[in-house]
Amino acid sequence: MIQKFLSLEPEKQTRIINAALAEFSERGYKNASTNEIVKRANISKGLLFHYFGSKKKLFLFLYDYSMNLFLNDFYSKIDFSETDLIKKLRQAALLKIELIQKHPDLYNFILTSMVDDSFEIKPELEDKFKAIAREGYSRLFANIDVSKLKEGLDVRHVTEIIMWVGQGFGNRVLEQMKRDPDYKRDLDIQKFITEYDTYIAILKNAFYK
Amino acid sequence: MIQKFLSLEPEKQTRIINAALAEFSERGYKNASTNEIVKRANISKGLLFHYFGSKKKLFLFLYDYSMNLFLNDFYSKIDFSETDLIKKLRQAALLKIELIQKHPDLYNFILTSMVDDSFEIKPELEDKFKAIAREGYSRLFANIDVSKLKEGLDVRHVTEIIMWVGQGFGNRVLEQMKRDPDYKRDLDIQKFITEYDTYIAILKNAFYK
Amino acid sequence: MIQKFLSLEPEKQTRIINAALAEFSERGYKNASTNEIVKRANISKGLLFHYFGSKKKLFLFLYDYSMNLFLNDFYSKIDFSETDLIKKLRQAALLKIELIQKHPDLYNFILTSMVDDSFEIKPELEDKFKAIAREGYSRLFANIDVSKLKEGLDVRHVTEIIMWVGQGFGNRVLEQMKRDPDYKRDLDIQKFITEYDTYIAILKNAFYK
Amino acid sequence: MIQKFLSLEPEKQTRIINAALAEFSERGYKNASTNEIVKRANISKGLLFHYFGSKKKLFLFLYDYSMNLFLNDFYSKIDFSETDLIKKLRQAALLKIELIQKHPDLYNFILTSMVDDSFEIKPELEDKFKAIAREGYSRLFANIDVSKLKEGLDVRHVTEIIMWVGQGFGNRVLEQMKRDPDYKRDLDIQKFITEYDTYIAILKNAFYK
DNA sequence: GATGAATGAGGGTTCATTCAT
DNA sequence: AATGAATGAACCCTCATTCAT
Repeated sequence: MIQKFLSLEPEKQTRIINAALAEFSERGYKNASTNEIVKRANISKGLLFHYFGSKKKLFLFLYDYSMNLFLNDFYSKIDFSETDLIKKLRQAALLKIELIQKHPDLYNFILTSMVDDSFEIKPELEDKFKAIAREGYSRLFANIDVSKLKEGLDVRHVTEIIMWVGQGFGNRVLEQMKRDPDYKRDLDIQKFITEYDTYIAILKNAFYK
Repeated sequence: MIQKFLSLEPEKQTRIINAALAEFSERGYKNASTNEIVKRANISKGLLFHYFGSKKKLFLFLYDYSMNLFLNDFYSKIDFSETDLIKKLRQAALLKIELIQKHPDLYNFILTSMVDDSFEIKPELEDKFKAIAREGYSRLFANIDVSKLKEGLDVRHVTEIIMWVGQGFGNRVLEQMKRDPDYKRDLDIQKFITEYDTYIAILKNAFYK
Repeated sequence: MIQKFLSLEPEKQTRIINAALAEFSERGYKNASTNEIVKRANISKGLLFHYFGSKKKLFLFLYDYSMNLFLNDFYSKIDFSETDLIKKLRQAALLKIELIQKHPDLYNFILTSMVDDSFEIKPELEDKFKAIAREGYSRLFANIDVSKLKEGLDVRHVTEIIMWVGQGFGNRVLEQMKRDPDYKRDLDIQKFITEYDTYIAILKNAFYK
Repeated sequence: MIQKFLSLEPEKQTRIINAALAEFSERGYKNASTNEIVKRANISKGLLFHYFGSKKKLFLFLYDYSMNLFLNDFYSKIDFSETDLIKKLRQAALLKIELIQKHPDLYNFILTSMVDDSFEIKPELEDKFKAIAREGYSRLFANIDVSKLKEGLDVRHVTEIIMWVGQGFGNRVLEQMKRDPDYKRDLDIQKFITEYDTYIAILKNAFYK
């Protein structure tokens, strides 16, 4: 069924995908309206179901699509040769931000889908992305130069800590954006990076020889 | 209107609150069905609206109720006299876990409500809890013994990092629980604390003199 | 059941009657809320049904009550000895207006009840008031001095015409009041009578010798 | 939205219109049930709202529809060239009766809607029909031959009186019909006209030279 | 392939009425 | 007598999904 969709003229595919992505991320799974999607995509009601079968399957397709696109973009741009752990994590964090800015609807959709409990992602899909992530991680951290870390530090623990700090900092920024629309508009990416680097510096000091 | 509810026999109150809490946290605001709530609570449809007026007001009441209960419990048990930053944060983290285990539905509900975009919590309520949290924080960190930190470390940054690590660790555990119900059942709180303490030890080493 | 109501302290009776009268005339039968009535009357929900059994029976009681009161007032004040047809009809029309001004809620209620099709007045009640009206009419027109009419005029026809003109004029005024609240406030009863008398003069000229 | 409805097969349109017209006029706006309407029209619940959006819009559409149909029919059949006031009013009255007999549900609906306080017709619609009526009236009475009236009679007053008599007579007949279904079935239109003409004769005698 | 009219289960909400106290 | 908590049928409306064209 989705084969049919994929052999559509690309412009129409894009129109439909963007319409659905936007609607789902703006209103959540349950609240999103297939009526609204077809209106945004300028196609008929029947066609949507002709291609995707159900709202749920459409959502699942979008999840697959978004994750693939996001992860591919990510792993094609990351510099696997970097051996410094902190530099690599910093690079990953900044790349993530770059991708969010490049595909905001797509990212919002992924966020929404992780959060919407009205809905369970198909295990197969989850497994697929778990596998991609696992494989990506191992490649990412394969060639880390452990000798830079202070004695006795486990690299896994250190990695987790740095990532959690990155996430915590990111969430704080996102919350500020949510609360204060002005903040979002004026968000100076450079200022953001500078602040992030403060934390990085602290961690470097703490964990590096 | 809610006064009527509050002067009900406690058992019935509990039944209704639990039913609603469970339904909302399982299915999200929009998806939650008042039909299902009354069925779970074993009361008539009309009664729910007799007490709460609308689904929205019910949700708002639950939010208020849950937050109050959770925060009160938290702040009544925390040891404000502790001056060691890491000990205090560890204590807070463990207390939080204890509370989650004690009121799991309540915690799930709060999580859901923070995430559910189909619904905007009344700003007044949010402000109220923001105020409680802010005041709690300042009391919590009022008497920290800064002299234990290595020179040049900003206490705010250090606090944030430790909290983010706690959150990151907590999320990892919650995800495991979500993915694997067995894990949840067998969750050995002591094992959990031990693992958490590994991270705490690393951070202590990193930040303390 | 209504016996119980009638042996209530008069003040409470009045409170209930007025509350119900007002609610029904303001919002129509279906739209009227028993909740609102008990609130206005400051009695409990159960009591209303204790006395009247159902919303419908309450309405029926009010119909009976209002009609009785209105007709009694009317027939007690009309001058049956007047023999001039036009004077008698003019007197009746003005008396009606006086009563409307005296018991506006009551009159509104009667109007509402004649118009509300969501509801059928019990035939017994209708018959009762038909009988009263018929008997009143025959007394009213018993001693008319027919000799004043031009030759060949049937008194019944003339009476009907004059009454219809009165009604038509009245309706026109009511419509203006409905459309323009200012008109209602500024309504000068004397001006109203003067205009009415214009029509009366025309009819007198037309029908009297 | 209503465009969709208007491009439906006429038979279905009629079925829906008649069902709604009947339900509204039988039970009033508030009491009328959309459930009942769809049952009568033999369509699904959703379809009604697909076409009309809401009960209120459906009602408004019917009001517009009925008024247009009624007024168009009326003004297309009336003989504007008639210069005799009484003949013209008689013609109008009989035409009105003819139309009521032709579209009874439609007429009942209009009556109901004028009377139903649970609902305020959109001012725009009211204005529209006021304008039509006003323009119709002025055309209707433009070429009246005033010279036939007795000296000193104001044509406006005379017109009003004749119309009010027509209305009064009409109401009396309608009431008889309501009270006694047999009367309605046996209603001999010719007998009716004859009786009406009695009043017309009296008025002619009274007002014409 | 493409359309959009048509469906009907389910949603939140109201309210006259009942009944234990 | 008096209360008001409790009921549940009926209300209007939404929306994913189907299907004849």
